[in-house]
Amino acid sequence: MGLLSEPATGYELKQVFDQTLRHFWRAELSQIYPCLKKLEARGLLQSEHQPSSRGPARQVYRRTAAGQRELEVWLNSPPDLSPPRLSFLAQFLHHGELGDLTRSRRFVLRLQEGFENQLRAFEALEEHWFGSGEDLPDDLFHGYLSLRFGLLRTQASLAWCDETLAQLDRRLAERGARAEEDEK
Amino acid sequence: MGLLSEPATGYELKQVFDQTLRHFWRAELSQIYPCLKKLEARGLLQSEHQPSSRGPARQVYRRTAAGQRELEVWLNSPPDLSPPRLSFLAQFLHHGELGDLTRSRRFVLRLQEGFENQLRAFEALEEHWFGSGEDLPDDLFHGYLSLRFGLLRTQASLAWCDETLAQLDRRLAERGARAEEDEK
DNA sequence: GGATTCATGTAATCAGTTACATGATTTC
DNA sequence: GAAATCATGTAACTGATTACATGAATCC
Repeated sequence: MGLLSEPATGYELKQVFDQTLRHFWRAELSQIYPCLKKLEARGLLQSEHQPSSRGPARQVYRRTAAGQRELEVWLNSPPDLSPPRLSFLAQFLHHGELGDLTRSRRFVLRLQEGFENQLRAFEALEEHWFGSGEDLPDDLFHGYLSLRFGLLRTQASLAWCDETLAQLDRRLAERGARAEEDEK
Repeated sequence: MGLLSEPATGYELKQVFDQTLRHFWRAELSQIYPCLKKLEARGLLQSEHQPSSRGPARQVYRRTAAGQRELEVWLNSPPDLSPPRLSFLAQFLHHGELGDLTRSRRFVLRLQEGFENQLRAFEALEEHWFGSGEDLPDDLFHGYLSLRFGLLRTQASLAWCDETLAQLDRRLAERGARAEEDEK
């Protein structure tokens, strides 16, 4: 609903998800199309069949007055902060079972790589949409701040990787030292 | 599977979720029980019916050798970094539609409150399980680092709240100033 | 002629939540 | 006697993913 500030087709919404929201929301076409129909059936959206000059006909959706009201109700509702499941953290948590810290080390290196890619993607988005971040027009203001959220969190994740690698290396060094002593 | 390093009942697993994993994974009993049965049907777990001295009989599950192997395969599989959906960010992103920054401000204050509660919960857990964080026994090491992850991310979220409130206030001040000028 | 993009959808399946249902034991 | 805790589950529903299916227009 939020994305339909301008009328759009399901296909176009998908592109918005892929190009600008992918750091905190993704959606497949197979979810978008049925969802749009459902919202139309509830009277929150209204669609129009438009034959297109190039390519197949497009189904263009726009909000109804009722849809606008529902959206505003949602925007004013309290935020849900229940933490999402992080499977990689669950994996890491049980890495103790493997009894081999070098595995954990490799795992964290992969995480680090992933977070660095995310960070670069954020920076590219920031560059593309917002430049320096100063004097933003109203319609970009919230988008910029949402991006900042992702950026700060990813930086924190990278800081964790550094901290964790340091701790792992310290443990591994202690092990190594103890093993050498045992040999004597 | 990961939680069954020691044999346990579904009820006990639920308590682990609630008491120590709630910052990145939650599960309801109505999910846990069928899941345990499914894993047993797949031969990854094995259960034993134990009449209990106090209260109803308990169904105690333990990993089988096959279950142990599957677990290790999962632990060694690459991390999934696809970002989870954050509904509160989606809300904030579209707050521009409301045309009233004081609403956004109130929203961010609520977020801040929520994150502060999270932070306090983390600190309580840290205190309870790990004390200073120095010289941890092997079985607490990964748990401690997982907690650190949540802590660092929540701190980053709070930093975002501060930054965002400052930006909102700056905008609101500019608006106010401009409105006053218009009055003259 | 072949690949890519535009454009729409359905079906099967999986994961997870909410609500419902039961009942013993312990604590106050 | 009432409330809380221990203990197990089922049913209905919702949300989301994967795979399947179709077909025109454009670009190389």
